[in-house]
Amino acid sequence: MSDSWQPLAGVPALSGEVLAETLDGGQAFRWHREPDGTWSGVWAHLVVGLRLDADGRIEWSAPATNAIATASALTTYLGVDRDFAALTDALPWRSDAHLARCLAEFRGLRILRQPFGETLLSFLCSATKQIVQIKQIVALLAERHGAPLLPLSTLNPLSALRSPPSTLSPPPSALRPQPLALSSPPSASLHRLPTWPELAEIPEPELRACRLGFRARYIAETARFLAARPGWLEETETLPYAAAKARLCELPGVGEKVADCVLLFGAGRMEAFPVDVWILKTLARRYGLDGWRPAQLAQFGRAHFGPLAGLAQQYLFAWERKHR
DNA sequence: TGACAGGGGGTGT
DNA sequence: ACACCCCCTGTC
Repeated sequence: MSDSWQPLAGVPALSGEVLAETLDGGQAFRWHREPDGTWSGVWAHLVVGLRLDADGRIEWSAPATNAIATASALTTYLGVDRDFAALTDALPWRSDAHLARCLAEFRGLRILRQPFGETLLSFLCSATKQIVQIKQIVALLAERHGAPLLPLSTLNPLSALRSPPSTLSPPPSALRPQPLALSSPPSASLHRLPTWPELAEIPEPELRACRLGFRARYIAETARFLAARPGWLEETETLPYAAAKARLCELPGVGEKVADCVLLFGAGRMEAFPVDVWILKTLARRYGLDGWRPAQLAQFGRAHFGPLAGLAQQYLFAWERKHR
């Protein structure tokens, strides 16, 4: 059983910065950069390593037991079947100088296609939280309440992917028995995120203990809502954008912004145009839309950027974060 | 080193 | 508009 790296055909070359922005720029919260620069990530029941070769092409690795399933799942996850170069070319960059600048700076940026339910869970955790904090919450949820993914075997080929992150983090303090807990101890196994049926069984205080704060109630209530309606989530994923968004907004803790994130990053709906504080700043500063309300900005986004507004949004978002 | 404010990628009332 | 809950971060 060897942990071999394989080229991923079908994705154009990209820079390390753009790969980082794609995996760890606010779409997904379970990617971790190893000291050697490779990325390890978990979604559904899969653990995957990603890195770039000298030409900027993606290479991947996975435990031999999962290799075949991973190859297929990775195609979906990274949208390998979607021609992002053509999609970005269809955006109105010819008449929008700022968009043109964003596209050029983050060439190769992709929208992920994550599992729908996991995306919903992730973004229910996200309200007024920064990426670092969201990643911590999600890690705790998985560690404490998600099914283990891999045997504890020390021969596990991915053990190298999980080496403790570098020396930047201070040693645990005796006064804080649970510092950050971002890196799992060497003997721990990886866990998947709890499913919605599993979440429905978790008492709210235990959710709160995962640093969720007031978001714990949203998750508990959403879990109960979904448990009472089998098939509701799966059906929602198949509905047209507007109908799917309206349904998601019925869930406690899901407003327009979260619904749009779930549809964009968890269902491939490029019409979705999440308006968060970064987009608010960008549209105010670069597009002169100071004082507009989020709902108005979302309307502007769809009108100005068209049916792929969500893709444009991700470029604007990346640019604003970098140049804040 | 260790406290102490400030504010955070929203939602609901 | 403001509370919600709590933790990361910068600062002294």
